Order: sequence, then structure tokens, then C-alpha cells
Amino acid sequence: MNPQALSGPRARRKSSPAAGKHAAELLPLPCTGARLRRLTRRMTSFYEQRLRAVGLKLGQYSVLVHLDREAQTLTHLADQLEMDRTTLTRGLQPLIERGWVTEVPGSDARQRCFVLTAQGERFRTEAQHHWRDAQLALEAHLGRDFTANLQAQLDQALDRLKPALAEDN
Amino acid sequence: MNPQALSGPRARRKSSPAAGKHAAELLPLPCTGARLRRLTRRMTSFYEQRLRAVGLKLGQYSVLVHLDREAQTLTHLADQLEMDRTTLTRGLQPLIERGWVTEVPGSDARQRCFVLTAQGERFRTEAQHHWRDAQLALEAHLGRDFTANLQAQLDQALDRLKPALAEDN
DNA sequence: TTAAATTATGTGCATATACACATAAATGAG
DNA sequence: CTCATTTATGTGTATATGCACATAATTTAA
Repeated sequence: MNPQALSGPRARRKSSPAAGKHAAELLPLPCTGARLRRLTRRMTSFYEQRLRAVGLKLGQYSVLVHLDREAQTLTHLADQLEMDRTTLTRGLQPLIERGWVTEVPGSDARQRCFVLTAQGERFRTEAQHHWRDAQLALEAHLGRDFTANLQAQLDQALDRLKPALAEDN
Repeated sequence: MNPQALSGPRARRKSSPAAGKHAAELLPLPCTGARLRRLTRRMTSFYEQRLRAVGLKLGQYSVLVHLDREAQTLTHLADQLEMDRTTLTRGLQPLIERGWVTEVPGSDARQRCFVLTAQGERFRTEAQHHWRDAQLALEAHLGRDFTANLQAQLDQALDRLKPALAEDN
């Protein structure tokens, strides 16, 4: 096994006689980022099993839910979704092609403004039913309280991680 | 705001007089998957700020740490990393091109077996220092206990989510 | 007003993710 | 041995992710 293997319980060097007394507090946990990514893969897969009925990826669903009949600029949407602007640029394409979203002119010629079409609005409602099934299935599977706790942890982590990126940039 | 907006506190319809008494337990939480993905984006960014010094993405680092001087097949590696086999196929390419990983012949002509090169081993050690800095910075930023708790939650979620996917497939 | 700075966006690139489909090698049944 | 099955893998396609760089429109400073 590798020293910093990412799975399994805490990897602890077998205590050598001369090992410093302060070692414990310096040893890092296993890679939090890797676990998070791993869980995200599984979780995404869980939702997408249910969203497949409406031909949506989870990311597309998220975008759809943030859209409206009110025009929103690309950057505004990206901020709401907290995703990279350029990711969203490309992510909107399939939604536009399928007729759920359309571009409308804005006051500022630089901006691209997007709205949900009437068809898109109907579709979003349908998609929400499937999302809801997925979410409830997840809560049933993990346990409602567990899920709520997990959410709370994720939210706290999001809170604490936001300033970090803003600060030292 | 959209009914199922993914951010902010629990969206609760303003209680209309005739609203059913059982509504509470049927309302799903906000989208757990979306939050997880959001946190993953930020967390990945956090690590990659530190890994940039060695030119690694977090995913590449994860792969590197699971490699060895002992040959491992693609599928075995994918299982260890719990990632899609085809994702790993492409993810190994840059590591091979940079001379950190090499393919060795296996007994079974179908298999592709991979090992860390000597150079790769040295590099992995260097990369681990940077990963360690990132991990400790994360723990310092989120709080050590908070991070440990988060890990525990993630691990539990991984545990509970694994059977689900195995079962109904 | 005009040039500089800012803002909103696009594009190229590299990677990550996973499904559907295709193929080759090994295995097992007969 | 031979054919069906299983196993290990690759490729095509679609999406997700974000950095670096480029451009156009707006705003601001002089």
C-alpha cells in the first residue's frame, strides 16, 4: 500500500522508537478532495439513473432550475450556480438546441441574456418530478436525517471555503 | 426565485391556510447532488492551487498515489480508485507521456499493466509534499475537527451509497 | 472627445466523467 | 477441438470543468 493511499482508515506509520512526540497533530488526514470527488461520482450516478427518463444530466437539470421567464445574463447565471462562466457557456448549448432555453437581446450589447421558453417551462416541471423522485429516493436510501446532516455539513464547508478562495486571490 | 432553487436555506412555501398537514415529511431537501458538485468544484480548486507547482490535477495525483512499482491492470486500478475504467484509460495517458508511468507486459494478453517508473516514484514523492501542504492548508482553513467530521460523513455516505448501486443494477 | 481601463463574452486546450458499442483474448461447455 | 460466453480493453460521443488568451462593448479618466 502506498503511504498516502486515499481509501481505508487513517494510514499511520508504525511508530518508530525515535518518532517525534508531536507527529500526531502534524499528520494530515487522507485526501478530502479525492473522497469528495468519489462521492460526487456515485451521487451523480444515483441522480442520473432517475433523470435518464427525461434525458437530462444532473448539471443540465441544475441550470434549468435556475432559469426563468426573466432574462438573465450568462455571468449572472454562472454566479448563481457558482460555476465557471465558460462551463456554463457550453452547458447551455444543448438546452438551447432542445428548445428549452432561448437567447433574448439585452440592453448591453456585450451581454447574452437567456430565458426559459414556454416549452422549457413545461419541461422543467416534468423534470422536477423526476428530480424529486431521485432526491426522495436518496433520502430514503441514506436516511432522511443522515441526508439532512450531510447537507448541513456541505453547506458549512461551502461557507468556510468561499472566503478562502476570495481572500488569497 | 425558482421553487427548487438549489442554494439558500430550505425553501418553504408560505403556509397557505389549506396546505395539507402532512406536507412537511414529503418535501424533499434541496438537491444534495448539486451541493456536492458545487463543493467538489471549490475543493478541487483549493487543492489544485497547490498542485499547480508540480503541474498536476487532483485526479492525476490520485492516480499516481495508487500506482506502484508492482504492475497493476487497468481494471484493478479503476476498481481501487472507484472510477470508470474508460476515464482512467484516458487519464493515464498524460502520466505515461511525462514518463512517470509505463506499461509492462502481463501474463494475460488482454490486460494492460501499469507501473510507476523510477522517475515517477521520485516525482510522486515530490507531489506528495505539495498534496500534504494542500491537505494541511485545508484542515487549517476548515478546522481540523470539522474536516475530520466531514471525512467521516463522506465515508459513511460512500458506504451507504455503494450497495444501492450494486443492488439495482 | 479620445485613449485607457473595465466588463462580458468566446475559443482553444487539457482533463474528467461515463455510457454505448466494438473487438480481441481467454475460458468453458460440448 | 470448437463454439458460446466471459473478460479486458478501446473508441466515439456528449457533457463537465476551468485556465489562458483573445475580442468587443462600455465606462472612465484626462
